[in-house]
Amino acid sequence: MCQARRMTAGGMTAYTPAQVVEETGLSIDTLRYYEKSGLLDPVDRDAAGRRRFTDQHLEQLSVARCLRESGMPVADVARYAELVRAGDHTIDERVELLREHGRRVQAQIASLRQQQRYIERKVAYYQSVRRP
Amino acid sequence: MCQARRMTAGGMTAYTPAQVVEETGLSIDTLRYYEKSGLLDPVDRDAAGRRRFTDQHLEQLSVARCLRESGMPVADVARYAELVRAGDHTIDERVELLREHGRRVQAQIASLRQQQRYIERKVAYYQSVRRP
DNA sequence: GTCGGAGCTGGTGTGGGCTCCACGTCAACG
DNA sequence: CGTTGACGTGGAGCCCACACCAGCTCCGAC
Repeated sequence: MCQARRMTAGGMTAYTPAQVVEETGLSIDTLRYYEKSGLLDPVDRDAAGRRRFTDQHLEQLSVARCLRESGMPVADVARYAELVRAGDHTIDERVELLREHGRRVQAQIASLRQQQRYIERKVAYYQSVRRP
Repeated sequence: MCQARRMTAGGMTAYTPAQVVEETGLSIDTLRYYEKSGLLDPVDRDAAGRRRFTDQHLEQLSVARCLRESGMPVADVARYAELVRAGDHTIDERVELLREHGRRVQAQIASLRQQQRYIERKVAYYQSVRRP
């Protein structure tokens, strides 16, 4: 998880929903939801109307998954995706967005650490009063 | 936050809802919700039916807050409180519960760290391609 | 007394992020 | 061909942890 995707060097760059589910671990419903929410570039369909995802999409999903798992709201991930689509002149804004999120993640880590110490102290206390 | 409460040494050990709100930072609705959900020992009422919280309750709320903030579901916190009420013979079970939660917290921290590194890499990348 | 404000109960609403459902279509298999 | 199974769409439902509300009671200050 949270790995930069190795791009497929060769040819076949279209994936069925099932393949994407397999690859990303996201459910198909989530995939559709993400598409509708603008986390993905438009996904085009084959003759029968079925989605054909590209390597691009997999990359976007990998970013999205990382941001989501670290607690960024879907709307913000969508905003980020939108910035990417908008072109290079949004790079500063993207950096700002990521940095701010990074700060929140940092704070969350710090908070969790404190909570963990508290838990450890509690456990230690119980150990000390445990009947022999 | 996440601090073991200093017990009031002296006498007055009854708190109004407002005082508890003040002390814990929880909303009164949350307080009621926690009471109903069994995170607290029964709270008794004064003649007029108003809650009188004790130091006990404040202590429980401090634990509850820590567990909640580190992501433990309300139901599990209630389970823990129930074990405490059940007496000393549940200490092993409490330790087990806390340890397991501790492991989850640990995992969450690790995951967040990875995500943060990912974000940092992304930022660094953007820095490197920024137009001069 | 009367008024403001804190509390009470019981019930309903909210928001985010999925998740499930009904129903329809199409391609492929045997 | 018929059936199966993957997908499609639109919309409803769900879960959690509160937040909010109506309508009432009580206490203390003025």
